[in-house]
Amino acid sequence: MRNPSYTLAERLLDTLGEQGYRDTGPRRAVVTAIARKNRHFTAEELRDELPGIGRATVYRALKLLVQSGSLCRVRLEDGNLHYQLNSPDHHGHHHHLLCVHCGESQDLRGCDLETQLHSAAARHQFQITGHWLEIYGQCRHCVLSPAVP
Amino acid sequence: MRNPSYTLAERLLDTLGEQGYRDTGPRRAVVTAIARKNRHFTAEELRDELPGIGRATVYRALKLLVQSGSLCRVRLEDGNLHYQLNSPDHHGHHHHLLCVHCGESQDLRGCDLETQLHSAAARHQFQITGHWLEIYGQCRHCVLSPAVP
DNA sequence: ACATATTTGATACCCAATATCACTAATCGC
DNA sequence: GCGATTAGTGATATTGGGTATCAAATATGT
Repeated sequence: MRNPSYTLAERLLDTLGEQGYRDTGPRRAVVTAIARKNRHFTAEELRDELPGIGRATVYRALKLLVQSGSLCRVRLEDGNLHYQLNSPDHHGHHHHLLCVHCGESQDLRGCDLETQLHSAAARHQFQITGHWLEIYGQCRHCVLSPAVP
Repeated sequence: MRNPSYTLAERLLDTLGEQGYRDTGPRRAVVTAIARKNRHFTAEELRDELPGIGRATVYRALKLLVQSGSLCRVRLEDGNLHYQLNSPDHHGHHHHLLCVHCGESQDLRGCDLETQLHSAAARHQFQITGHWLEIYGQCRHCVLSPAVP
Protein backbone atom coordinates (compact mmCIF):
# COMPACT_ATOMS: atom_id res chain seq x y z
CA MET A 1 0.00 0.00 0.00
CA ARG A 2 2.96 2.30 0.59
CA ASN A 3 4.27 1.40 -2.82
CA PRO A 4 3.51 4.44 -4.93
CA SER A 5 3.39 2.28 -8.03
CA TYR A 6 0.17 0.74 -6.71
CA THR A 7 -2.30 3.50 -7.38
CA LEU A 8 -5.77 3.95 -6.06
CA ALA A 9 -7.14 3.37 -9.54
CA GLU A 10 -5.36 0.04 -9.67
CA ARG A 11 -6.69 -0.92 -6.30
CA LEU A 12 -10.23 -0.19 -7.45
CA LEU A 13 -9.73 -2.18 -10.62
CA ASP A 14 -8.30 -5.05 -8.60
CA THR A 15 -11.31 -5.02 -6.34
CA LEU A 16 -13.57 -5.25 -9.36
CA GLY A 17 -11.34 -7.92 -10.84
CA GLU A 18 -11.75 -10.04 -7.72
CA GLN A 19 -15.46 -10.01 -8.36
CA GLY A 20 -15.05 -11.17 -11.91
CA TYR A 21 -15.32 -7.86 -13.69
CA ARG A 22 -12.92 -7.27 -16.53
CA ASP A 23 -10.28 -4.63 -16.83
CA THR A 24 -11.37 -2.69 -19.90
CA GLY A 25 -10.29 0.62 -21.38
CA PRO A 26 -13.48 2.56 -20.66
CA ARG A 27 -13.78 1.10 -17.18
CA ARG A 28 -10.19 2.04 -16.48
CA ALA A 29 -10.87 5.59 -17.63
CA VAL A 30 -13.85 5.93 -15.30
CA VAL A 31 -12.00 4.48 -12.35
CA THR A 32 -8.98 6.69 -12.97
CA ALA A 33 -11.15 9.79 -13.07
CA ILE A 34 -12.80 8.75 -9.82
CA ALA A 35 -9.47 8.05 -8.18
CA ARG A 36 -8.37 11.61 -8.91
CA LYS A 37 -11.28 13.01 -6.89
CA ASN A 38 -10.53 14.42 -3.50
CA ARG A 39 -14.13 15.30 -2.71
CA HIS A 40 -17.55 13.90 -3.34
CA PHE A 41 -18.91 14.25 -6.85
CA THR A 42 -21.98 13.70 -8.95
CA ALA A 43 -22.44 11.27 -11.79
CA GLU A 44 -22.98 14.22 -14.09
CA GLU A 45 -19.70 15.80 -13.06
CA LEU A 46 -17.93 12.57 -13.81
CA ARG A 47 -19.58 12.25 -17.19
CA ASP A 48 -18.41 15.73 -18.14
CA GLU A 49 -14.85 14.69 -17.46
CA LEU A 50 -15.16 11.65 -19.66
CA PRO A 51 -16.63 12.91 -22.90
CA GLY A 52 -15.44 9.88 -24.82
CA ILE A 53 -17.11 7.39 -22.52
CA GLY A 54 -20.71 6.38 -22.96
CA ARG A 55 -23.21 7.55 -20.42
CA ALA A 56 -24.33 4.03 -19.57
CA THR A 57 -20.77 2.91 -18.98
CA VAL A 58 -20.23 5.62 -16.41
CA TYR A 59 -23.38 4.73 -14.53
CA ARG A 60 -22.55 1.05 -14.68
CA ALA A 61 -19.08 1.61 -13.25
CA LEU A 62 -20.52 3.71 -10.44
CA LYS A 63 -22.97 1.00 -9.57
CA LEU A 64 -20.28 -1.67 -9.52
CA LEU A 65 -18.04 0.41 -7.29
CA VAL A 66 -20.86 1.06 -4.86
CA GLN A 67 -21.68 -2.65 -4.80
CA SER A 68 -18.05 -3.52 -4.18
CA GLY A 69 -17.90 -1.10 -1.25
CA SER A 70 -15.31 1.20 -2.81
CA LEU A 71 -17.75 4.04 -3.21
CA CYS A 72 -20.51 5.44 -1.02
CA ARG A 73 -23.61 7.21 -2.21
CA VAL A 74 -24.24 10.27 -0.10
CA ARG A 75 -27.22 12.55 -0.11
CA LEU A 76 -26.57 16.28 0.18
CA GLU A 77 -28.80 18.71 1.99
CA ASP A 78 -30.39 19.78 -1.28
CA GLY A 79 -31.31 16.16 -1.96
CA ASN A 80 -28.75 15.62 -4.69
CA LEU A 81 -26.97 12.31 -4.80
CA HIS A 82 -23.19 12.38 -4.72
CA TYR A 83 -20.53 9.70 -4.70
CA GLN A 84 -17.72 9.49 -2.21
CA LEU A 85 -14.63 7.28 -2.24
CA ASN A 86 -14.30 5.05 0.78
CA SER A 87 -10.97 4.76 2.45
CA PRO A 88 -9.75 1.17 2.19
CA ASP A 89 -10.03 0.54 5.92
CA HIS A 90 -13.61 1.75 6.13
CA HIS A 91 -15.52 -0.81 4.21
CA GLY A 92 -18.13 -1.40 6.86
CA HIS A 93 -21.08 0.73 7.81
CA HIS A 94 -20.14 4.27 8.73
CA HIS A 95 -21.32 7.85 8.32
CA HIS A 96 -19.95 10.94 6.68
CA LEU A 97 -19.14 14.41 7.87
CA LEU A 98 -19.81 16.41 4.71
CA CYS A 99 -18.37 19.88 4.49
CA VAL A 100 -20.94 22.04 2.78
CA HIS A 101 -18.25 24.58 2.01
CA CYS A 102 -15.38 22.76 0.33
CA GLY A 103 -17.02 19.41 -0.33
CA GLU A 104 -14.57 17.44 1.76
CA SER A 105 -15.92 14.31 3.38
CA GLN A 106 -14.59 12.64 6.48
CA ASP A 107 -15.68 9.34 7.88
CA LEU A 108 -17.16 9.57 11.32
CA ARG A 109 -15.48 7.30 13.81
CA GLY A 110 -16.00 6.64 17.44
CA CYS A 111 -19.73 7.13 17.47
CA ASP A 112 -21.82 4.39 18.95
CA LEU A 113 -24.91 5.82 17.43
CA GLU A 114 -26.35 2.41 16.71
CA THR A 115 -26.50 1.51 20.38
CA GLN A 116 -28.27 4.69 21.27
CA LEU A 117 -30.69 4.43 18.37
CA HIS A 118 -31.66 0.92 19.33
CA SER A 119 -32.39 1.83 22.90
CA ALA A 120 -34.43 4.84 21.86
CA ALA A 121 -36.34 2.75 19.36
CA ALA A 122 -36.89 0.04 21.93
CA ARG A 123 -38.94 2.50 23.94
CA HIS A 124 -41.27 2.67 20.94
CA GLN A 125 -41.16 -1.12 20.53
CA PHE A 126 -39.70 -0.50 17.12
CA GLN A 127 -37.22 -2.95 15.63
CA ILE A 128 -34.59 -1.16 13.60
CA THR A 129 -33.32 -2.86 10.47
CA GLY A 130 -31.46 0.03 8.90
CA HIS A 131 -30.86 3.73 8.90
CA TRP A 132 -29.49 6.56 6.82
CA LEU A 133 -27.58 9.41 8.37
CA GLU A 134 -25.79 12.29 6.74
CA ILE A 135 -24.11 15.05 8.69
CA TYR A 136 -23.57 18.50 7.22
CA GLY A 137 -21.36 21.28 8.44
CA GLN A 138 -17.92 22.77 8.05
CA CYS A 139 -14.64 20.95 8.22
CA ARG A 140 -11.84 22.37 10.34
CA HIS A 141 -10.18 24.11 7.40
CA CYS A 142 -13.34 25.91 6.38
CA VAL A 143 -14.15 26.93 9.94
CA LEU A 144 -10.78 28.63 10.13
CA SER A 145 -10.69 30.16 6.65
CA PRO A 146 -14.25 30.67 5.55
CA ALA A 147 -13.32 32.53 2.38
CA VAL A 148 -11.71 29.67 0.47
CA PRO A 149 -13.99 27.93 -2.03
CA MET B 1 -60.99 11.73 14.42
CA ARG B 2 -64.75 11.16 14.45
CA ASN B 3 -66.39 14.36 13.29
CA PRO B 4 -64.51 16.91 15.28
CA SER B 5 -65.66 20.40 14.51
CA TYR B 6 -62.09 21.39 13.68
CA THR B 7 -60.69 18.95 11.19
CA LEU B 8 -57.09 18.34 10.32
CA ALA B 9 -57.71 19.67 6.83
CA GLU B 10 -59.01 22.90 8.31
CA ARG B 11 -56.02 23.17 10.56
CA LEU B 12 -53.69 22.79 7.60
CA LEU B 13 -55.60 25.38 5.61
CA ASP B 14 -55.52 27.73 8.57
CA THR B 15 -51.79 27.33 8.87
CA LEU B 16 -51.42 28.23 5.22
CA GLY B 17 -53.85 31.10 5.68
CA GLU B 18 -51.71 32.53 8.44
CA GLN B 19 -48.88 32.74 5.96
CA GLY B 20 -50.98 34.62 3.47
CA TYR B 21 -51.99 31.73 1.22
CA ARG B 22 -55.55 31.70 0.02
CA ASP B 23 -58.17 29.09 0.64
CA THR B 24 -59.01 27.86 -2.85
CA GLY B 25 -60.99 24.92 -4.13
CA PRO B 26 -58.08 22.96 -5.59
CA ARG B 27 -55.87 23.63 -2.60
CA ARG B 28 -58.64 22.51 -0.29
CA ALA B 29 -58.97 19.30 -2.28
CA VAL B 30 -55.26 18.55 -1.99
CA VAL B 31 -55.15 19.29 1.71
CA THR B 32 -58.22 17.18 2.36
CA ALA B 33 -56.68 14.23 0.55
CA ILE B 34 -53.50 14.61 2.57
CA ALA B 35 -55.41 14.87 5.83
CA ARG B 36 -57.01 11.49 5.12
CA LYS B 37 -53.61 9.78 4.99
CA ASN B 38 -52.57 7.67 7.91
CA ARG B 39 -49.19 6.77 6.50
CA HIS B 40 -46.50 8.36 4.43
CA PHE B 41 -47.24 8.79 0.75
CA THR B 42 -45.70 9.87 -2.52
CA ALA B 43 -46.61 12.84 -4.65
CA GLU B 44 -47.64 10.45 -7.38
CA GLU B 45 -49.99 8.58 -5.07
CA LEU B 46 -51.60 11.87 -4.15
CA ARG B 47 -51.98 12.91 -7.77
CA ASP B 48 -53.74 9.68 -8.58
CA GLU B 49 -56.32 10.46 -5.93
CA LEU B 50 -56.92 13.91 -7.36
CA PRO B 51 -57.47 13.39 -11.07
CA GLY B 52 -59.21 16.71 -11.46
CA ILE B 53 -56.37 18.72 -9.97
CA GLY B 54 -53.46 19.91 -12.03
CA ARG B 55 -50.12 18.33 -11.47
CA ALA B 56 -48.43 21.62 -10.68
CA THR B 57 -51.04 22.48 -8.08
CA VAL B 58 -50.39 19.26 -6.21
CA TYR B 59 -46.64 19.82 -6.14
CA ARG B 60 -47.10 23.44 -5.11
CA ALA B 61 -49.36 22.50 -2.22
CA LEU B 62 -46.86 19.88 -1.05
CA LYS B 63 -44.10 22.42 -1.10
CA LEU B 64 -46.13 24.95 0.88
CA LEU B 65 -47.05 22.40 3.51
CA VAL B 66 -43.44 21.34 3.91
CA GLN B 67 -42.40 24.97 4.24
CA SER B 68 -45.07 25.60 6.84
CA GLY B 69 -43.89 22.63 8.89
CA SER B 70 -47.08 20.61 8.51
CA LEU B 71 -45.46 17.99 6.33
CA CYS B 72 -42.10 16.25 6.41
CA ARG B 73 -40.24 14.89 3.45
CA VAL B 74 -38.85 11.48 4.26
CA ARG B 75 -36.50 9.40 2.20
CA LEU B 76 -37.17 5.67 2.03
CA GLU B 77 -34.49 3.03 1.85
CA ASP B 78 -34.96 2.72 -1.89
CA GLY B 79 -34.27 6.43 -2.23
CA ASN B 80 -37.85 7.41 -3.01
CA LEU B 81 -39.18 10.59 -1.50
CA HIS B 82 -42.33 10.35 0.58
CA TYR B 83 -44.35 12.85 2.56
CA GLN B 84 -45.42 12.45 6.13
CA LEU B 85 -47.87 14.51 8.16
CA ASN B 86 -46.40 16.05 11.26
CA SER B 87 -48.32 15.85 14.45
CA PRO B 88 -49.20 19.37 15.61
CA ASP B 89 -46.99 19.17 18.68
CA HIS B 90 -43.94 18.10 16.69
CA HIS B 91 -43.11 21.09 14.62
CA GLY B 92 -39.48 21.20 15.57
CA HIS B 93 -36.63 19.04 14.39
CA HIS B 94 -37.22 15.35 14.91
CA HIS B 95 -36.69 12.00 13.25
CA HIS B 96 -38.92 9.23 11.99
CA LEU B 97 -39.19 5.57 12.69
CA LEU B 98 -40.44 4.28 9.35
CA CYS B 99 -42.00 0.86 9.23
CA VAL B 100 -40.89 -0.77 6.01
CA HIS B 101 -43.73 -3.22 6.31
CA CYS B 102 -46.93 -1.25 6.82
CA GLY B 103 -45.70 2.26 6.07
CA GLU B 104 -46.49 3.63 9.50
CA SER B 105 -44.29 6.41 10.73
CA GLN B 106 -43.64 7.35 14.32
CA ASP B 107 -41.76 10.34 15.55
CA LEU B 108 -38.70 9.47 17.56
CA ARG B 109 -38.65 11.11 20.94
CA GLY B 110 -36.26 10.97 23.81
CA CYS B 111 -33.12 10.68 21.76
CA ASP B 112 -30.35 13.11 22.48
CA LEU B 113 -28.67 12.22 19.27
CA GLU B 114 -27.63 15.79 18.63
CA THR B 115 -25.49 15.92 21.74
CA GLN B 116 -23.70 12.76 20.86
CA LEU B 117 -23.22 13.77 17.26
CA HIS B 118 -21.69 17.06 18.25
CA SER B 119 -19.23 15.50 20.62
CA ALA B 120 -18.22 12.90 18.04
CA ALA B 121 -17.82 15.59 15.42
CA ALA B 122 -15.85 17.76 17.79
CA ARG B 123 -13.16 15.10 17.85
CA HIS B 124 -12.82 15.69 14.12
CA GLN B 125 -12.91 19.45 14.61
CA PHE B 126 -16.00 19.45 12.47
CA GLN B 127 -18.75 21.98 13.07
CA ILE B 128 -22.17 20.47 12.44
CA THR B 129 -24.81 22.69 10.90
CA GLY B 130 -27.38 20.07 10.01
CA HIS B 131 -28.08 16.41 9.53
CA TRP B 132 -30.53 14.03 7.96
CA LEU B 133 -31.49 10.80 9.66
CA GLU B 134 -34.03 8.21 8.65
CA ILE B 135 -34.58 5.02 10.61
CA TYR B 136 -36.05 1.93 8.98
CA GLY B 137 -37.47 -1.16 10.59
CA GLN B 138 -40.65 -2.73 11.80
CA CYS B 139 -43.23 -1.18 14.06
CA ARG B 140 -44.54 -3.15 17.01
CA HIS B 141 -47.61 -4.37 15.11
CA CYS B 142 -45.58 -5.72 12.22
CA VAL B 143 -43.06 -7.38 14.52
CA LEU B 144 -45.90 -9.32 16.09
CA SER B 145 -47.74 -10.26 12.89
CA PRO B 146 -45.04 -10.55 10.26
CA ALA B 147 -47.06 -12.59 7.78
CA VAL B 148 -49.39 -9.87 6.56
CA PRO B 149 -48.07 -8.57 3.26
C1' DA C 1 -6.54 -18.18 -33.12
C1' DC C 2 -10.97 -19.44 -32.01
C1' DA C 3 -15.09 -19.67 -29.29
C1' DT C 4 -17.50 -17.64 -25.70
C1' DA C 5 -19.06 -14.39 -22.51
C1' DT C 6 -18.76 -9.76 -21.17
C1' DT C 7 -18.69 -4.96 -22.14
C1' DT C 8 -19.71 -0.99 -24.67
C1' DG C 9 -22.30 3.02 -26.29
C1' DA C 10 -25.79 5.15 -29.42
C1' DT C 11 -30.32 5.65 -28.97
C1' DA C 12 -34.65 5.54 -27.11
C1' DC C 13 -37.07 5.75 -23.22
C1' DC C 14 -38.86 6.67 -18.40
C1' DC C 15 -40.54 9.42 -14.81
C1' DA C 16 -40.69 12.75 -11.23
C1' DA C 17 -40.52 17.33 -10.95
C1' DT C 18 -40.24 22.26 -12.61
C1' DA C 19 -41.06 26.26 -15.95
C1' DT C 20 -44.09 28.80 -18.73
C1' DC C 21 -47.92 31.55 -19.31
C1' DA C 22 -52.69 32.64 -20.59
C1' DC C 23 -56.62 32.21 -17.90
C1' DT C 24 -59.41 32.12 -13.56
C1' DA C 25 -60.64 33.09 -8.93
C1' DA C 26 -60.11 35.28 -4.39
C1' DT C 27 -59.54 39.51 -1.98
C1' DC C 28 -59.28 44.52 -1.36
C1' DG C 29 -60.80 49.32 -1.64
C1' DC C 30 -64.47 51.75 -2.24
C1' DG D 1 -71.78 45.14 -4.77
C1' DC D 2 -68.14 46.08 -8.29
C1' DG D 3 -64.26 46.68 -10.53
C1' DA D 4 -59.18 46.52 -9.73
C1' DT D 5 -55.52 43.94 -8.05
C1' DT D 6 -53.11 39.98 -6.96
C1' DA D 7 -52.67 35.09 -6.21
C1' DG D 8 -53.62 30.68 -7.93
C1' DT D 9 -54.49 27.27 -11.59
C1' DG D 10 -53.47 23.90 -15.03
C1' DA D 11 -52.35 22.43 -19.95
C1' DT D 12 -48.30 21.87 -21.97
C1' DA D 13 -43.46 21.75 -22.72
C1' DT D 14 -39.13 20.97 -20.72
C1' DT D 15 -35.56 19.33 -17.68
C1' DG D 16 -32.58 16.06 -15.69
C1' DG D 17 -30.99 12.01 -13.75
C1' DG D 18 -31.05 7.61 -14.76
C1' DT D 19 -32.36 2.83 -17.14
C1' DA D 20 -33.41 -0.49 -21.23
C1' DT D 21 -32.17 -2.19 -25.59
C1' DC D 22 -29.23 -4.38 -28.62
C1' DA D 23 -25.81 -4.81 -32.31
C1' DA D 24 -20.98 -4.27 -32.41
C1' DA D 25 -16.56 -4.43 -30.05
C1' DT D 26 -13.47 -6.47 -26.75
C1' DA D 27 -11.48 -9.44 -23.19
C1' DT D 28 -10.54 -14.13 -21.77
C1' DG D 29 -9.90 -19.36 -21.58
C1' DT D 30 -8.27 -23.06 -24.22
